[in-house]
Amino acid sequence: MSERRYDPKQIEPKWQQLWADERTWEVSNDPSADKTGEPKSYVLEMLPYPSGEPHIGHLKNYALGDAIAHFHRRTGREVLHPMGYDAFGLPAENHAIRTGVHPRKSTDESIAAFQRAFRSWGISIDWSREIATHEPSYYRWTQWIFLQLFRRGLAYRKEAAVKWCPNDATVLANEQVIDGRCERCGAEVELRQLEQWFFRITDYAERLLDDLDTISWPEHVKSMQRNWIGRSAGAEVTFRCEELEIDYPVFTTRPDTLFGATFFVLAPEHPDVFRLAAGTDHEQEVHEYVNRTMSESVEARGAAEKPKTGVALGRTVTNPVNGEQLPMYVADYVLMEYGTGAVMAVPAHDERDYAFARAFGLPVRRVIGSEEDELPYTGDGPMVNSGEFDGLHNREAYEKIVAWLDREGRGHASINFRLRDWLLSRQRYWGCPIPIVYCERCGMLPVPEDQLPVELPEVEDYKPRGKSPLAAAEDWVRTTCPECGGPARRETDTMDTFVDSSWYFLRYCDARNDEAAWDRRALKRWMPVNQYIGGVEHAILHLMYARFFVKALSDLDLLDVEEPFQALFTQGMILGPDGQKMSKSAGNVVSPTPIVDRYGADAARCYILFIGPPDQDAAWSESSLAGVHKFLGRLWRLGDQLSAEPSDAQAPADPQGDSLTLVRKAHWAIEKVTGDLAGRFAFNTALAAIMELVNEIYNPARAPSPQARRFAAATAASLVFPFAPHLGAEVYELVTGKRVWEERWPDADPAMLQTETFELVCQVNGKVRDRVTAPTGTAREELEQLCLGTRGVQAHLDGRQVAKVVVVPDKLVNVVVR
RNA sequence: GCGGGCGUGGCGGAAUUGGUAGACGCGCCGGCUUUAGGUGCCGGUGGGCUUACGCUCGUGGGGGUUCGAGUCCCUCCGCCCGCACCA
Repeated sequence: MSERRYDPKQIEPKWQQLWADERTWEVSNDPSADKTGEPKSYVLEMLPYPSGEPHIGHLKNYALGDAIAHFHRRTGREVLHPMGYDAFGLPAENHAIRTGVHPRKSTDESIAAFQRAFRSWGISIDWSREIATHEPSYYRWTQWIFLQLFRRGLAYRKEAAVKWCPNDATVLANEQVIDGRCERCGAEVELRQLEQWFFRITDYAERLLDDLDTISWPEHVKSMQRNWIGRSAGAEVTFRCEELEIDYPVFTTRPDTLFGATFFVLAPEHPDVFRLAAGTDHEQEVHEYVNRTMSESVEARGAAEKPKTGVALGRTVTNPVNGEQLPMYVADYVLMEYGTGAVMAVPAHDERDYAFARAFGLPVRRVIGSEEDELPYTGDGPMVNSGEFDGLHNREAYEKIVAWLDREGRGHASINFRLRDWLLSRQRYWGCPIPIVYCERCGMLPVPEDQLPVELPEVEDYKPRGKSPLAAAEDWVRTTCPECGGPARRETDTMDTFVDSSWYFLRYCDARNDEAAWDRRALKRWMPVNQYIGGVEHAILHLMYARFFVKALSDLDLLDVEEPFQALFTQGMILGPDGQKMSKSAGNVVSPTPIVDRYGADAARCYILFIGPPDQDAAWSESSLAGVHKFLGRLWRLGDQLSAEPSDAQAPADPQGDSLTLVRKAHWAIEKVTGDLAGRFAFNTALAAIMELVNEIYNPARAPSPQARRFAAATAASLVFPFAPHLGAEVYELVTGKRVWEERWPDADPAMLQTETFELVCQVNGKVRDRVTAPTGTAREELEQLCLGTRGVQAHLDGRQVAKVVVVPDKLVNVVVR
């Protein structure tokens, strides 16, 4: 019972302390610190939102990033690997409303829990750059960036129909509304006409779309972003209401169907609806319809199979191509926020228009021919009922009609985007104040930069009451005009927390700068992020906003990159042991703390990486974790056995027999792990290779020399270090007396990857019939003879005629018989 | 409906370029060590047939290309994710 055992509790705190004391993972902004000539590397995991204790998903995220960071360091790169906290946000504020505890207090407590966890997990963080977005030293610069965008007209205020969450009592960005419900609380979202702050992200739609081609992101994330940006090519065509002398431009992707337009529809929110209906027989009906629509929830209105409703306006517009008078309608299937809020309806060639025409008995006129008679028909074909364009293919007519519209001044080619401007103001307390003041005399003014930060005031009541809780801080709201010195009032809305997280990766580059948001040279050194890692739930919101910020800041000549995240990796979720998403209500939550306590951080980290491809979801399994722990214990015992006389653990000069086999296995593992880390995120197979190496060291059938064993054990420790840093450091030190993180990543010796012999696979008609050992590099003819001579092959030739022999050198021979 | 992805043992998964399907781990079976073991170690483990040598089937179904297909092509089925009245 005296044999010593692998005890992470002994090992892990020791190394954590050493790395903290020596500030091992700090890096300098001075490029001359780069000694190897390798390019820098910026490895970043999405910053956590500090709420309660870290969960198992955090462990996965940071274990992944840490493995990459360590690998990059060991291959000679200077690696920036920082950490911070996305500290503003609704959960802390809602908690404050419930309990009266200041959100700063609960947030800071959670941050402390995250700090303890990161340290106990042994994540290699440059702590000198730690930030939290709720600290004035950070949000001062969030406000500064807001002002830069404001000056350029990229932040603006306007009244619009906006999404309002009645539960959180705040407006939401379009991106925060999921299926008509609030992303945070699930309440049905309402539309309200309010004046709000926006960022002009739509100015960047084209670039946000095009530049997706320049970055290494998962295809599904790019596709989600493309979808969200929603670019459509078409034409803008002007229809005129002669009675009121108003022009109504519409956007259409099918100008070729213009002759088929039989009516015209406005969105209920269209500002002209009441004016058009005024004085007609339909006035009353229109008012009722619009009011009813507006009171409907966003979800109900957007329901997929909803029957078409609408009301005639009693007016007409003129079709520019043929002068026909088209009746005008108001209908809720037309959306104010897309295009111009008005559409020309071509029921013969559009499913929605067709449904509406059927419901209202409107004419349907085919203008594109097709083989079947069925309408609506949305495909291509020859033009009919289209005057001078009859007979042309519709694609050709498309161009000709657009050209005609252009000449006549009735329209032009146009591109439309689904993307809306980013609504950034929130009527909530726990966020970054918007640095704007309103003066009765001078109007809306930015807070002068030397007065930043505008600090968040203390309030007694966090509860939102339809306006920001900040409005209650009267002393804070009342201020003086920076222009005239007269009385002025502060903006009381705060910013969406996505603003805070849209630039934090820039701040890490120069986190302690008190003079500026950053020194441009620091950004030049570190940006862009080489590898970004996080959950796919941020595929649209955060990742789109951050891209927009970087592009806007680049246009303001404040930085030198066009894209923040060169490569992105989206990790899968860890599911509960039942294969379901972890949740308190399901009672299947696995907390990392007791796991780390029982098995150690190294085992927990390795298990999460070993469980399967990291981009896939995986169910938690404690017995598999125990298996990984056993593997680490075996490796540790090797170190323990070999620790009597630590030495260089050089590979033996000329190994033979079992020693050669083991040394080769070590080189094979180096090659495998290096490839898995460098070329792809194949941590599971990398760990499997290290397990194979350790199994080979223990193989009872072989007797390698002590030197070969020592070399193999040191190699295993070196390779396992990115995944299990404490154990890797411990075993490497036991065997060699050296610090593994100061050692260059091992190189596989190509000579050792070759073997003198190989197992020749002998096939007949593609089926394996025998195997035989042959010297590597044997000539094709000899291999053929060797194969034909085997018993298994002979048995299956059975006198039949050999039609062909396929030889793959050093691999297999396939004999084709008839 | 549109877009992205997936389907391999009892389970998680491996097979990177078309070349030995099932690496590695869990679980299970057997053995050794131990006073004892929820420990450690060793061996076995896709299905069927066979005393054995072996044979045969096998990567969601069907078809195709190829000397050879988990991998490529066509088609069908099932599942997951995102968007969805976007004119």
